[in-house]
Order: sequence, then C-alpha cells, then structure tokens
Amino acid sequence: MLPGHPPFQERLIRRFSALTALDAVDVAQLKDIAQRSIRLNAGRELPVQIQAAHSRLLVLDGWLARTKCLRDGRRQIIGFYVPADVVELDSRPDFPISTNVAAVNDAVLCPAPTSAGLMDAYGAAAVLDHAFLYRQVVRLGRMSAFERVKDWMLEIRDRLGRTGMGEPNVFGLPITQELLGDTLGLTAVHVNRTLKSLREAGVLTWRSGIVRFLEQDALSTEGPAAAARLGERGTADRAASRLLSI
Amino acid sequence: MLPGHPPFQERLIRRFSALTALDAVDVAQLKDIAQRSIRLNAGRELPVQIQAAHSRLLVLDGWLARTKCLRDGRRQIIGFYVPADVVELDSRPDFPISTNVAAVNDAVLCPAPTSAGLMDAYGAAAVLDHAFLYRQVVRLGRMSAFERVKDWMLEIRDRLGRTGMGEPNVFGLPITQELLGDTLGLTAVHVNRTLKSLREAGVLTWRSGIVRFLEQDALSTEGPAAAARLGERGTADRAASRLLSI
DNA sequence: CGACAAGTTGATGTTACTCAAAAGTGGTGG
DNA sequence: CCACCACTTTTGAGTAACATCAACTTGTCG
Repeated sequence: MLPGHPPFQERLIRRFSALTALDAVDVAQLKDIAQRSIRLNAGRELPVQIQAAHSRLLVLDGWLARTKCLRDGRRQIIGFYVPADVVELDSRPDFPISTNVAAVNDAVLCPAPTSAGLMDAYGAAAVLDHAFLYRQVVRLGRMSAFERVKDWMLEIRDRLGRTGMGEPNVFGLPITQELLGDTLGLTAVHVNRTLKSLREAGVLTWRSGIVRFLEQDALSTEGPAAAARLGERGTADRAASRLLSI
Repeated sequence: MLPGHPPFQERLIRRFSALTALDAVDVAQLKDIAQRSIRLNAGRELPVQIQAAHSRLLVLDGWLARTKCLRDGRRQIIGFYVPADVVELDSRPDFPISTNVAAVNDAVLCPAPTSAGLMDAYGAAAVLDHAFLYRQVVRLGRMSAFERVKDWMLEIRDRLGRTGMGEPNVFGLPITQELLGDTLGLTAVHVNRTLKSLREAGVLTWRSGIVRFLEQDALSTEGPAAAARLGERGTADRAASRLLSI
C-alpha cells in the first residue's frame, strides 16, 4: 500500500457509504474481510475455480483489468477495477463474448460480504459501472486520441478520489502506456505521443507513475446540455442540431 | 409489422422462454400487455416522465437507440434495442455520463410485467446486454471498419433471429448508413465504402433494408481459444503470446 | 413530377499505425 | 557498487486507414 492511501477497510467504507446508508452490521462485515483475502500476482488471470465459487469479489488492493484478446493477438482492455471496486462474475460460457479478468499488478481481493446494506451498495456500484461502460463506448467511438486520454484520466482520477486515493489533481497510476493503449484503442507509441501533446498543452503530466492535472478547469470533456431528435438535421449546421445532454 | 414476423407476444414468449422457464402466469402477463402500450414516433426521445414512471420497458415493435451526443455535435450510438429487448431505465442525473433513448423508427413499448418468471428473464437479459456492451467496446477499440460492420451485422442477425425475425442469413435492417456509422465510430461515407468492400468480398449485401449473408462460414470474427497472462510477452512473437479465449 | 433524404463516388487531408532504433528505468547477481 | 538484463519510454520516418469536402445518383413519398 502506498503512503497516503487509507487502509482498504476505510476505502471500502468510504466508497459504499457514498452509495447507500450502511448500518453497523455492514461496517462490521467490511472490517472483517481481510482474513478471507485472495491474492493474485501481477499478470495472473482470475482462476476459473474462483470465478465459479464466487459471484462477486471486492478489490482490496491493486488494479485488475477485464480483457478480451482476439485470436490474432489484438487485445482490448474493457475496463479496470481499482481498489474498492466490485467485480461481478456472472458471465456464462455460452456468451456472445467471453472476457477475462487479470491482475495488472499484485492484487488482493475477497468474496463480497452479503449484508443487506452492502447488497444495496453493490447494486448502486453496478449501475455506476454500467455508466462507465457507456462512457468507454463514447470515448472509443467518437473521441480523438487526445480526448480519449484526457477523459480517461479524469475518470480514473474521480474513481480513485472517491476512496481517498490521491489528492484532487494528483494520483498514482500503476499501469504501462501499452495497457493504456489497449484500453483506449491506440498503440503504445501513439499513447506516448498523445501524452507528450497533453503535457505540451498544459493538461497533465504523468511521470514515474504519478499523474498531475495542471488545469484548474479540468472538469470534463463534455459540456452544456442541448436537445435534438434522432435523425433530425439542420439545413445549415448539421452538427449543432444533434446536441444532447452531457 | 413486416410479413414473416411473428406477432410481438410470440416474440416475447420465444425470447424469454430461451432465457428462463416461464409458467402460465408469466405467459398470461406477456399476452396481456398490448393495451398498456407506449407509442414513440421515429426520431423522438423517450419522454422524461416515462423514464421516471417506469424502471423497465419492453420493446414490442420498432428499433430504439441509446445515444450520447457531445456538445460539438458528434454522436455515439451506444447500442440498439430491437423488438423483445428490455430497456432498463435506472440511470440517475448525477451520473458519470448521461445518455438518451430515442426511437429509430416508429416504436411501441410497454411497461415490463413483473411476474417472478419474467423478473428472472429480465435479469438474464440484462446480463446478456452487458456482454453485448463488452462486444461493442472490443469492436470500437480493436477492429477495423470492415470487421466492425461484419461483426455488428452478425450480432444483429443473431439478436433478431432469436425472436424469429428473419431467416438464418437474411434479416430486415431498418436504419440508415449514418446511424450505423454513429454506432461503429465511423462516418457515413466510410460505412458506405466498407459495405461496398463487404459486398465485393462476398460477405454480405444490404439493399433496400434487407441484409443477406453470403458466406456459409459467417459464424464469428473471433476464433479458437488460447491462453496468456496480462503483460506476458514472447521473445519471438509478441502477438501470439497474448491470445485469450473467444 | 418534384422535393428531399439517403446512398454513392472521387479527390484530398489528417489521424493514427508500423517499423525501427535509441535512451531511460528498475531489478538482480557478481 | 557495478554490469547486465528485460522492460518501458521516447523519437523519427514512412504508410495505411479513415475523415472531409464536394459532387452526383438513386430511392421514396407526397
């Protein structure tokens, strides 16, 4: 655990308290999870027997990634799991797509306790994760490399921040540029060049595992709301007629 | 309703029966939904009051799209809802991203009945939809335009096929090339060129709203399973060392 | 038929990829 | 402590894929 990071129990309590009201039983369960921990070394996939034995795991420490590799070696990282995230393991073998969960660095997980308040929190966390998946689709489908990296960094900053990891505009990012490329649909080389241009544009720096946002207006790549109908099209400015809310 | 398509009650029963065992009550509820139907004209967004009043809707007829528009007018279609799909409406205003649901063509929906068996089916459908979202991420992040269009067509063929819409390799596709471009992160012009190359490659044709797959091996753009660890890398062939299951 | 949306094609521009190599980083053992 | 190794980051040069801009054609519906 890095200095400046709260212990994992505190991170879990902080995060789930923000999602739902926890009672004494919920908190007691969270404080009691360390002994059932599952360790996963960097690069290792979550073993099948673990996935079969549990439907839901909590991330206590380390980062994990949900990945999909095509048979020619191309890899897509669908998303990362950071400390205090909930890993849902309900996938079936007969799926339209099968993915894997692997540890990005040495990670510690545990079976998710099942008290009522915590179950509520898992539900809320699942809905949030779903929204992040939407955001990932928008990043990949309609953003430039520059925007993708910036938007992803903002997302991770916020996700780490809500468990007390990192200051408002500084956080530790324990992944390689290649992994970021596989997340954002870019090559590692292009990620590197994009980081350079983000640095030169005064947006952020990322050195020796620490990301610093330099702008004060580093809030969002999105903007104010507007409204339009699907398929509607202005005769003059087509783009302007399609706006929707952020 | 196009000729050759089963009525919507039959489509719903067919689809949900494949997801879970339905009893007489479930079937009766499905047969009784027509009178509560919600009509949505092509291009119209799902009204806020409908989203507030219901947590889940069933698509009886027509296609809908979940969209996200950036403030400069770029639009991403996150996914489509086709007849017999379940639209979950649990998003909150304070989300990391806000999306809209709009009708692609004249559509009919209804509030989802809540018998026990159907609730099971909705859960299974939600898990499936989640997997399709993963697939969308992989398409956008790591596939060429050619592969994206082909893979998406296969997905839609399968999704329509399981409710009896369309023959094994022929189905109606009631959208424009521009909408497909907004789905696959491409311009309408490039979608058009890609369709031409798919035609010339003997993969599929799409004329006057009908898609026909021409290959008999049109099963999947993915392939056999392999195994690797995140971050592992062969000294000789890096790509080959990263394979994972389909 | 006329009007408008959708599809098609060509020419050109830009973004990101590929291949290649050098320089930096961290760990490990002599 | 240093040498070595593997990995990662960085930069350059050339290329491929996709976007953009601008016509023109086809289809659809009144």
